[in-house]
Amino acid sequence: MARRKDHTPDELKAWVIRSVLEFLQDFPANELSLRKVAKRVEYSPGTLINLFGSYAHLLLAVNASTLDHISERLNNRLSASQELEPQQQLLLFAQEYLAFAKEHPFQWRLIFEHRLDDDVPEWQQNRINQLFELIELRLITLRPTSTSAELQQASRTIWASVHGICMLDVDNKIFATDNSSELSINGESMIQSLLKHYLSSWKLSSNTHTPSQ
Amino acid sequence: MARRKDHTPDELKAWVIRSVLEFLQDFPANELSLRKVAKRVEYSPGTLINLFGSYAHLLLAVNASTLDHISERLNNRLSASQELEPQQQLLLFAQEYLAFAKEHPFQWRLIFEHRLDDDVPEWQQNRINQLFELIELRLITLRPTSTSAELQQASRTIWASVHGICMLDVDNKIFATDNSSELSINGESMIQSLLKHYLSSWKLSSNTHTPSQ
DNA sequence: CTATTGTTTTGAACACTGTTCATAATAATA
DNA sequence: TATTATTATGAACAGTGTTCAAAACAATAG
Repeated sequence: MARRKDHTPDELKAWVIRSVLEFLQDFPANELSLRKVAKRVEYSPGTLINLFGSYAHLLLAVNASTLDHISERLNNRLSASQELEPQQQLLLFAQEYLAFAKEHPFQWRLIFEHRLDDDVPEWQQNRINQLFELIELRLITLRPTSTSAELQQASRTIWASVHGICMLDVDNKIFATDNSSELSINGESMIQSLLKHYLSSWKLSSNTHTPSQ
Repeated sequence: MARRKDHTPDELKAWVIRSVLEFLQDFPANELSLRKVAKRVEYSPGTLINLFGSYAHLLLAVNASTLDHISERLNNRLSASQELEPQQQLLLFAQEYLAFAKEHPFQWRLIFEHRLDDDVPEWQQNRINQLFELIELRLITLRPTSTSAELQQASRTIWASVHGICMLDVDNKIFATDNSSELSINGESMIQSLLKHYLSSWKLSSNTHTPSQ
């Protein structure tokens, strides 16, 4: 059977990804399957494998789309607040990331739960590196004397920490959040705490020695 | 068939868990299956389901065992260095956690990748709460005036951040670690950076207002 | 010591999974 | 219109977790 006239290959790819993202809005990824995706878009499982190579690569394409959405939101948030001070921008940056994670928890989780056997493709690596650059750009105005290695060190540390906080907040089941009483410690306040204390010390510290080794 | 005389139910449970942990020493959890476990311990799949309830609960029992191992290592590390200052102890604490994650990456990952549909059992929650208490105990000597809410806030923030750093270090594929050149930013240095800057600011900050809300 | 009761283990069966591939159906070209 | 490419399909395959009637053993009663 040749191409059904309703979709070109690229249209079908986009339509598949959109369908999966819609599913992940309500259900976790482990409840999805290649055959369910095929049913949703009314194509056969084999067709989707021809398109993406495998189910794993289909999910990878979904993750790429998610990363694009995240990147778009972060850029919009930042460009809409360029008059603010750098530490305020970094706070908005992290808060926007957390907001996306909480609005689309299953999409967000899939990015980190789904690993391929082979290495991550470079086009995906580039998407992630772009996010780091946005952080380093604010860090360098926060402390202009810092070296490139120090900027990388700080941006990675901050981002890994923010990411960990988001994980804790998205599934408040792993760690104990509401164990006893009082005010629940939400991700928002943890991000505030992290950036406030880390940055206030980092921007003042002199670079007497290289961070690692 | 009644009980084969080689193992009692509890012995079999322990033997199964040990076998899975051995597997996870070399291979990721997604390459394991109930049937493979059954083959390894030379029992039938149905027997293991009778024992644990389901394959998901079997993996949960494995995670409980892993958490015990982590807890044991952390307690040993801390009790062997009670003469040190609290921030030094927190550093050792985080470093030991990272060390375990890097020595047993597949065991460590399984704890957070494997989620049940229903809530986390309280006996697992208790294990995690114990780890938090160890942190809060050091934080309170670091800043005796801090309230219970502040301690919880700080311990959660620190631990979530440390956890995020470990994730980044265990699979250096997700984020870009060795993207360009120079000294690679390892988890050890990130943990040092995090604790140094966060704690140096936190222990000085006065509690003028409650952390959240 | 045999017969009965109770418990533990099993393997076949079920509904599912991702993947392969010969075949069939359509589109583009000669 | 006939031929060549391309594209979609569904059956088949090996794998998955789970169920459950039947079988095999242990413990007890007569």
